[in-house]
Amino acid sequence: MTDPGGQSPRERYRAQVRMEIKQHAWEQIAVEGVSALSLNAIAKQMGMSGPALYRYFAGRDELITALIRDAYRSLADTVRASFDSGADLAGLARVIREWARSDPHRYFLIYGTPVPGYQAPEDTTAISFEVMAVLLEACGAPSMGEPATPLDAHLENHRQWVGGHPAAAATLHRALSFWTRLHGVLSLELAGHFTGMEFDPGLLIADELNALP
Amino acid sequence: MTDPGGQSPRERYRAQVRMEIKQHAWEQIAVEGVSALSLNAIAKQMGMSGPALYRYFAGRDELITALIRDAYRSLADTVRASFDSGADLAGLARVIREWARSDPHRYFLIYGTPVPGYQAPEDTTAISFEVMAVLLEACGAPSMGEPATPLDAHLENHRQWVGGHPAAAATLHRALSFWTRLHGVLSLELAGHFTGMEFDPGLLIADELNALP
DNA sequence: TCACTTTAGTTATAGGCTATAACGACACTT
DNA sequence: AAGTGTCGTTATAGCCTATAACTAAAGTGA
Repeated sequence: MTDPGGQSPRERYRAQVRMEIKQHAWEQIAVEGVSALSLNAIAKQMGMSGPALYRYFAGRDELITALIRDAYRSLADTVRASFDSGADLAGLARVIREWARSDPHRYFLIYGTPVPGYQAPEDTTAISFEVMAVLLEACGAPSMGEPATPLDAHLENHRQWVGGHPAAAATLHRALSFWTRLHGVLSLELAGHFTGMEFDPGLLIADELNALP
Repeated sequence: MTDPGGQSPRERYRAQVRMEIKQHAWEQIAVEGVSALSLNAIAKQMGMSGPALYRYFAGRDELITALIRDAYRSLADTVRASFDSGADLAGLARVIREWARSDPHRYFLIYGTPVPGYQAPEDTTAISFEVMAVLLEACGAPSMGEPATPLDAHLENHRQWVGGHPAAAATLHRALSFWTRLHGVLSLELAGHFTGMEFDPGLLIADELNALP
């Protein structure tokens, strides 16, 4: 161990190449989607031949997993930064929507069709909880009271929810509604299910969030 | 033209084999998802060798397109039948959710991550309008009045919306909210994004639809 | 009935992909 | 300077989609 910080020149180079591979992967995904992601094509773009990439990623699945992790990380950081800058729920929705529209395939990598065999690793679920934690903070109960619906009563029993995050049932409910309503409109918008019916999804989102419980 | 009805024994056989191919395709999709769908594997299962399938489908894409069409058809029929049997919005939501949960990959084939190059053919969009038409009927304005939000005002200008379906802005708004809220919860549920946080998505859907505009 | 045409299947082949194995060449260590 | 580990290579196996060329059978019409 010449390097106590875990940053030997070798490791530095390794990390650099991994980054570069992911870079090309993202470009490929942005154009053709994740299903068309090809290790071979990436290798060719980088001027090296096929199997070399297996020194850096155990296989296609591991590369995709890394991309998913980065996507989660990017979303969590974006949401956190926006909230810390004083954004309210409407502001968060706007930021998330822009994040998604700037690279729809990245959004679908997280919230799109799940891969059958795929099991999300521990840390990515942890990152997704980061997002939820921000939502819970942003949903800090403005309308507190006793459980109004069966769901509220149900949620009272699940307060340990987000990694022990203590939140009132009403706050949980509010955060859930925010998340699912935004995703409902956004995913359909990104998938092109609104094309033909000419209306502005942004207005629908605004209404949906205005009517939050 | 020996057969005026377009049902020569040859065509009958053709249709039969096409059905059988799609049958195997569905089984394969239900297990491994659409990304793992393999013409070769289907051919092997049917006891014939690879390229034979190209007599029946021009390629993988055309097969998938046919599957998407059938999925839309199934959803539209299910929704229509349920509504005609007297179901209200809550009932429709229940039926749609059951339809989706009975075969999640079929749901994602319609509402999941879009294939980059894929352009939905005319008739599938027509079928999706069938679904929307039922929703509009089911949303028949219980709370009528003048436009309350910018979206309502916006929708007033787009009444020609669903193939000339004349609907009040409030009805459109209601149908949109129903659709996007249901999809928001349902797609996240099917994708497994609620696992870990133990709560019943059905209760959330109920609340979301109770609070419809 | 017999030739003609259409169709359904076959095998062969090209070219793509993931992934592993075996091997050469360099760099880093001691 | 010798040893060791790492990065890259080529070769190969085994999938896949898709096309081409061919065979056999079924339908078609005089």
